[in-house]
Amino acid sequence: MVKKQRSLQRREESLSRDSIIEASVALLDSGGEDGLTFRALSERLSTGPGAIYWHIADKSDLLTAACDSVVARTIHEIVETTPEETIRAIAAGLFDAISTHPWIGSALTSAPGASPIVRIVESIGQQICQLHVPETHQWTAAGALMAFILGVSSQNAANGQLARRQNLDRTDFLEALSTTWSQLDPEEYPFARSVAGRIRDHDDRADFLAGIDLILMGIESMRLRSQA
Amino acid sequence: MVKKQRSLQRREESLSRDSIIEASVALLDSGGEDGLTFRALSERLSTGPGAIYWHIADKSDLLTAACDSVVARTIHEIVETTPEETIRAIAAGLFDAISTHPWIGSALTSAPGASPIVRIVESIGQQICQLHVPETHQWTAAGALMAFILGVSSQNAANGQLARRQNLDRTDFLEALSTTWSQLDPEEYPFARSVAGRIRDHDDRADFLAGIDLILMGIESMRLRSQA
DNA sequence: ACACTAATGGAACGGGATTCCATTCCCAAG
DNA sequence: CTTGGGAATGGAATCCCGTTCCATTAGTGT
Repeated sequence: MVKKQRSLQRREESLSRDSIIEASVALLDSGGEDGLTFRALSERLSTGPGAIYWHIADKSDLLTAACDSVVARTIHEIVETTPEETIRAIAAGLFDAISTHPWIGSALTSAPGASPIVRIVESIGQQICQLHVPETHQWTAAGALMAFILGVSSQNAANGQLARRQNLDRTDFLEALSTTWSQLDPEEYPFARSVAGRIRDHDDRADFLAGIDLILMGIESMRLRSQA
Repeated sequence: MVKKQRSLQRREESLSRDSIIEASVALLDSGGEDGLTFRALSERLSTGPGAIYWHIADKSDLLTAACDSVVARTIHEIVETTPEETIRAIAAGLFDAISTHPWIGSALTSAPGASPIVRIVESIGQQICQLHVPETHQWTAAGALMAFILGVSSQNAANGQLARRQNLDRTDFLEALSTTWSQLDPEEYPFARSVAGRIRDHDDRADFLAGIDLILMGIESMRLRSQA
């Protein structure tokens, strides 16, 4: 089943792992997670499902690979400046990538420790090092940042998909959510009611970056504390 | 399709939404996300799939309901002390609940704005209020905490499931991950290599709670800053 | 030219969610 | 006590998915 190394292409327009992944990303982007099926894929590549299995282990392999190709591209585009700024750029880049390709969110959570995750840990970790976080706390800091970035971005992407399923745009969706929350039982849900209004016209991306700053502040005070 | 209100039970051992949800939770707990199928469910309830659809809209409805029942129970068990301590308790409670019922993680991300999420936002938000966070920042703080809690817990649960699929216990799994990371290219992945050792015997739960403290510290400095 | 293997592609299988519908059950009106 | 009708049931049937199987093809070293 493992593909042997081969220096020469066999047919001109042959199937290849890369071309399959490229087509998968296109299908995922246009049709969401359900858009990627081996039937749709084989039709798009004008071949049969069997041929695809020669190059790919199974669907989860395919999903991880598609994910990795997008994550790699995203991280590669980051330009490095100060550590804090670079972390913000990584965060924003991933947030935007997951907004554009909502399927990445769920793909990442079902591929722990795999290639895309390592890329992300690495790019964040390098900045953490430059922030002079003591070695014993580096993993905590990097892990917290990564979890937060993936958690919020995925949640945000899921929101967008839910809205799309109901044929609403973002504004209408938030409007509906805000209305629902404001009609909750005041006894049981005072907080949800009180923030309902703010939900309506908040900016997810800005909130997300505010959260990143919150964590960066926390890392800073942790660093100061451990130096003392 | 909507079930009309009925004050009287029709048959003694009849199907009910609650009994279906209870059975679903049992199936999910014993067999993971794939354990819940309408076939298995109808067999366990000794009925047909059609009967279930009378009480439940579709599978996502079922999953959200199962999720809600566990989340509600978890949050109900929290005993309120100081705001910080209560937030830690909520966080730990959800972390543990998601560890025990790994399927909750993915169920939550695919049900944004729905009942279980509202419960969580509410319980966290009430504590945020008591921390005297200015109203304009309450949503940022509560949202960041929730995203972090769900993000890390889900990731952790996903790790556990991956390990289980490979028939490894947690230690062996971390061992394998650590080894893989330590063999990465030193040029490209210096950070992942350097933390590989620490991964081996780290405590996910402790790291998680450390991350919560990180965010709480951040919230504190935000509060101080906005007061000045 | 031959044989051998990498690669292909389409048919078939098992199992999932969901729908459909004939049937059963219970209450309430006559 | 009968009976009409809606609530509820359960099993068969549908449609689509991932995956496997296998006969066939296309290049390549001999």
